[in-house]
Amino acid sequence: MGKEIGITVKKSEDFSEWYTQLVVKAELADYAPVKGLIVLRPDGYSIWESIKSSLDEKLSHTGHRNGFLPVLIPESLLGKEKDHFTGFNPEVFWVTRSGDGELGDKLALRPTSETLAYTMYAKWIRSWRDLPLKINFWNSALRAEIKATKPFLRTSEFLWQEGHTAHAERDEAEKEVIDILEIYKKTVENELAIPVITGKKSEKEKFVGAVYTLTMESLMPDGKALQMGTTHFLGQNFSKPFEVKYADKNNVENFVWQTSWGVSWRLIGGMIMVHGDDKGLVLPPRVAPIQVVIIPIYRSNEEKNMVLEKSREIKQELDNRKIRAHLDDRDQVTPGFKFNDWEMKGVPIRIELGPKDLEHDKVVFVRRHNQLKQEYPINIVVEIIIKELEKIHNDMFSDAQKILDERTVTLETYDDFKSELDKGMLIKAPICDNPSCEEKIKEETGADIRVIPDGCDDDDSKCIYCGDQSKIRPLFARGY
RNA sequence: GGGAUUGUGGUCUAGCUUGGUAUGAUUCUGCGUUUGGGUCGCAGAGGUCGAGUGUUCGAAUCACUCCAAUCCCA
Repeated sequence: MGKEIGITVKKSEDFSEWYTQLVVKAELADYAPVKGLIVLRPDGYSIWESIKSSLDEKLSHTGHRNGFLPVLIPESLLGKEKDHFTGFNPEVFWVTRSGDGELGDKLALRPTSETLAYTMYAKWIRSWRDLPLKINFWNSALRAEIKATKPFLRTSEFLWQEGHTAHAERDEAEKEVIDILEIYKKTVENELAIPVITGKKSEKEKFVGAVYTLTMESLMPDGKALQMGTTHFLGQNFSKPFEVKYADKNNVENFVWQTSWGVSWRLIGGMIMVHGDDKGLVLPPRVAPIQVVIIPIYRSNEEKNMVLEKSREIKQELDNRKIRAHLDDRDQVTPGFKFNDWEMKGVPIRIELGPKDLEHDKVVFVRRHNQLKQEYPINIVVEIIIKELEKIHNDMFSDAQKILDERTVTLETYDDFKSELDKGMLIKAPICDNPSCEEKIKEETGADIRVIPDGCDDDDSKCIYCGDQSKIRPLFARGY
């Protein structure tokens, strides 16, 4: 009976199917009529808006401003930086017609906006006084994903922000990619309660066209790593072909030093996977569209009036304290239905209020993340809620941190590497500086270097693959 | 990139082998009943059977092409 309304598979048994069901049944997103595209529904969009406003606030403190770029990029521009073009070309959507006519220069639906942004930057930057130029763009990007699409993780169009900065000094640009990565880390930890590991990408995995890429990675419950955000030090790789130049104080022309960086709605996918359970979503309180749901319980009309009146009072008080509260006064479904419904949607706190509670001036208080059920006096419930929302966030984060720590192993042999990998572990293992070792490992196991954390130099060990003297001890995993 | 599976009212589904005008549940609307972990009754609404082409007197059913989705492996 009614089982098919909820999630029909267990997270531990069929992770992939579980994930897809959560996204659709909790009404975060739904499939669009075109392959690889999804529609973001209000609850999903609300979470994205929370992430956006948190990031916007931090970026405004660091002097970044928002702008907007068009979605079409002429082929001639996209091709100006060769590696960049070669890297992206296989997944670019092209516009070749307008109405009945063929277009002369075909147009790309932006897979990323470096080429377009820097064409504009070349016009806007003349003097050292114009630097640094730090603009962030909230938009969508399109990359043709033919196979293995998955909502939020791999779709042909995705929401993201891309920051593009230009600096007079190399050092300043290199500091920028570190600072932004720290802002990303704070956002993911403080809003989504997901612990991340930061560091560098390997040569093989860096952004095409960058000098190097910094990344933050998180481990998902199925043992795959999810790249949660990246910042790229572009050096002068783009400023030269795009002629982004400025006159310094001595009136000498120089190419600018550039960075670009982005996070996408993948963060939402990560949040679903890390925190969700067999009953549905579990939303971190700070991004939950509804933080508290009030379920009134009654039999007679008289009880209904009393319970609803008190419920509205509590709701009003929560509104006044800027807590996102919802009173579920639907009459056509029972409380039991509502419990299941809101649990599937991941609302962090549920308050039950019925005649028995009114009699004793109490409410029943249930936390979504650990199912803990308690009673509290009505007159202090708002204070409790405010405290608990904080605590729930911290609990969710430390639970996730604990799991990440437990599932990180350090080891020395390739056999161990393979067996631990199959257990879904994140592996710290030594490797030499021959790029073919990483290639081979990827070919044979599906895992690659996810992140090279600061201070992981290690020239005392043997490369896990070839046995030569190691150089570093980075983190390996299979990736999304 | 390779493989497997699937598509029938909003949702889940029977029917397909053996071609004859689509079954049940749920949802939705109305009325009543009920409400502390997925209430119940009565009445009503809702389907170009993913799309196209072919075979046929006749196609959800057979054949081919396309579209979309899911899972597994690289």
